[in-house]
Amino acid sequence: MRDVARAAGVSIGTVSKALNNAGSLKQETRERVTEAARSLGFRPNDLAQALHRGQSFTVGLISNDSFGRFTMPILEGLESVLYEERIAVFMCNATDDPERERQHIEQLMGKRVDGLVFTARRADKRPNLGVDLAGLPTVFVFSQSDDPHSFCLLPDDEGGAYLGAAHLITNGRRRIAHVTGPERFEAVQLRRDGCRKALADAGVPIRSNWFLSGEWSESWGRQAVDILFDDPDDVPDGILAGNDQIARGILDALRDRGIDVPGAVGVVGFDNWGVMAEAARPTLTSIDMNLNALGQEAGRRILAMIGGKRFSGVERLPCTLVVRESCGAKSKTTA
Amino acid sequence: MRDVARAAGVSIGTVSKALNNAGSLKQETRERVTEAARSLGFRPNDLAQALHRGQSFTVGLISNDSFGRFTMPILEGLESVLYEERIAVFMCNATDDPERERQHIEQLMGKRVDGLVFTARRADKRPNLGVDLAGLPTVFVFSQSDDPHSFCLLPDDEGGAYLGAAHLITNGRRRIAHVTGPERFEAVQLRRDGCRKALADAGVPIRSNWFLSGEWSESWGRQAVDILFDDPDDVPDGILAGNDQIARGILDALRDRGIDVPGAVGVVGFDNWGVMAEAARPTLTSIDMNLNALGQEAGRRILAMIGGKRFSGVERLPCTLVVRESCGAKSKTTA
DNA sequence: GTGAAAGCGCTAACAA
DNA sequence: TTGTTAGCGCTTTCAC
Repeated sequence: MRDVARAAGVSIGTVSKALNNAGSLKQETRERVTEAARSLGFRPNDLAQALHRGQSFTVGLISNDSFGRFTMPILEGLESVLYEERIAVFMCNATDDPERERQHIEQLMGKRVDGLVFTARRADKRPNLGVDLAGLPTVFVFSQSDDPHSFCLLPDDEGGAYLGAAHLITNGRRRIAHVTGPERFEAVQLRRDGCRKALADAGVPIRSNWFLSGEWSESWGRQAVDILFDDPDDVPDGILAGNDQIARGILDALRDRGIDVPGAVGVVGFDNWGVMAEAARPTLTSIDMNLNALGQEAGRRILAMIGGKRFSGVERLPCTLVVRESCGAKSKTTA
Repeated sequence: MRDVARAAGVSIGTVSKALNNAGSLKQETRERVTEAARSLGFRPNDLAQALHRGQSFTVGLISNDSFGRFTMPILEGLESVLYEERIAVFMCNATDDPERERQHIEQLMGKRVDGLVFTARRADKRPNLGVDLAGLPTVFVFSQSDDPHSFCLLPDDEGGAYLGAAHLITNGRRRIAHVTGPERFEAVQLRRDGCRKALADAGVPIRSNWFLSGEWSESWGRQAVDILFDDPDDVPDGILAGNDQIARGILDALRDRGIDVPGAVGVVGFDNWGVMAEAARPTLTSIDMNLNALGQEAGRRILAMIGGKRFSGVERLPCTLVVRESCGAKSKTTA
């Protein structure tokens, strides 16, 4: 900066004003300074600026998902929104270790981040680590905190499952099963509730023995088919899966049994995981949690919080139905 | 810091020394300061420190993979290594847009990152954007630069494919096919070379019409089986797939045809993509590119470069064979 | 063994 | 309209 001032023949304060489009300066001076800066390849030092202004233009993202499949779209959405405001994102992997998480938070606070975003493998409660965040803007995405004062952004699992079940019903299915993941996940419970509700609202009978809970795997999906289709006289004609892997397993097992999809049975997945859904035979209709949008919203909220706003409680963003072939409906996307 | 100095009844310089275990201080003073800092919840400001020292303890990672499946393990490895040295990682998504990439670099340089890591969807050449990195430590992981002076870290695709083909041969296969992705990928060519070499080294005949190039998809894998098994009197007994999706497609198609795997045909995949390989029937033996290790190595190199070392050229890290059921061998992992 | 002070690069308030 | 200057919070050299 000193060099630029010298080259442009002005004071150092003037350079600052010129480069920040601040204060009042003669147009000619402004240009002269800008030109000098450019030709010297001058790049202002954000650290110094941050030190002075007390704002670092950085945000930390702490994940315990080891940066998995769910974290990525969230990060992507978050980054894209923050980038527009010239804020950069620190990525930290806490690998489910509370101590490591604490250290990461310490490190980020040392770096004077303007905000903190927490995310996780699954949207389950996360114990409050005794770190004093000192009023630092914080949002939990796809993740929840113990602390009722904190702000959590989640997909509307219940609504998503409702959409999926309703889609099955719309396409003429009346004997609907639900094959999902481990009971301990809140998402499992919410999705089941959504499914039940859709059936109830449509006057479709609910068969409790067709609501199966297992693992988030293809192999569980296959097993579930063995259970559901054990008695050939009493089989479902529509299945809502708890995720796309389960759905894929279901599809494969039905295929093995020579059961036509979507002819005899309609299947809907959850997650809308591209590679999985597109490669399935038939291609899989699925519920999209819109994680990218969730990440974007997290970004907007953090920005608002940095601007002084406060949020708390849990907010849920809508899921979307992505129609492919496994239900026999015309292909489209609906909310 | 001023507050700590006051509380401990010492000068501000003494606080700095005490907290950094630097200089020579009476043990008692050191403790008194440390205690005061703790009780005041004092956290040193890294920005000020960085400003003074000219080192920010940050590194930028620029991806054009939209943070996809390959970026994640790399990021994970990188972050874990850098974290040990108290260096935090900025994540930037360039989404294949050179202009955006340039802006990200500008932003990161403004933040005075100590190093830059580039990564990409696939290990293909990346044009040099005309940004002057001013000698900033830079490494390309799973990605290459035009500039011969730059340093690139890649998986040994050729060696990996060699491993896979050799494994087929070891397990008694002599009629080996290779089904891979689009010709334009360097990885496709390297893997094919590796496959060829393994066959040649073992004196196994190479059937050019069994070397098939298509897409990186399950559906292409299925199609390829239709081609390879068209003439029932002349079919392969071992297939090396270019990636796990293709392998999965192959497995499904063979299953549909009632061809036993690994009995009649052995299949080896590439990528060792957990969800894909584990869910396959039979589970898929695959080549692992060890991307996490690649990320770790990138971290170590960046650290060395920050320490003054220079590297250039292309280095390739070995792939690993992960044995599951699709080849009929006992389960194990070998380099 | 400890304190004082200069300075990292920048901004903002105040003078000129 | 422009220059001067006092810090932002820290490290480090040099006195004491």
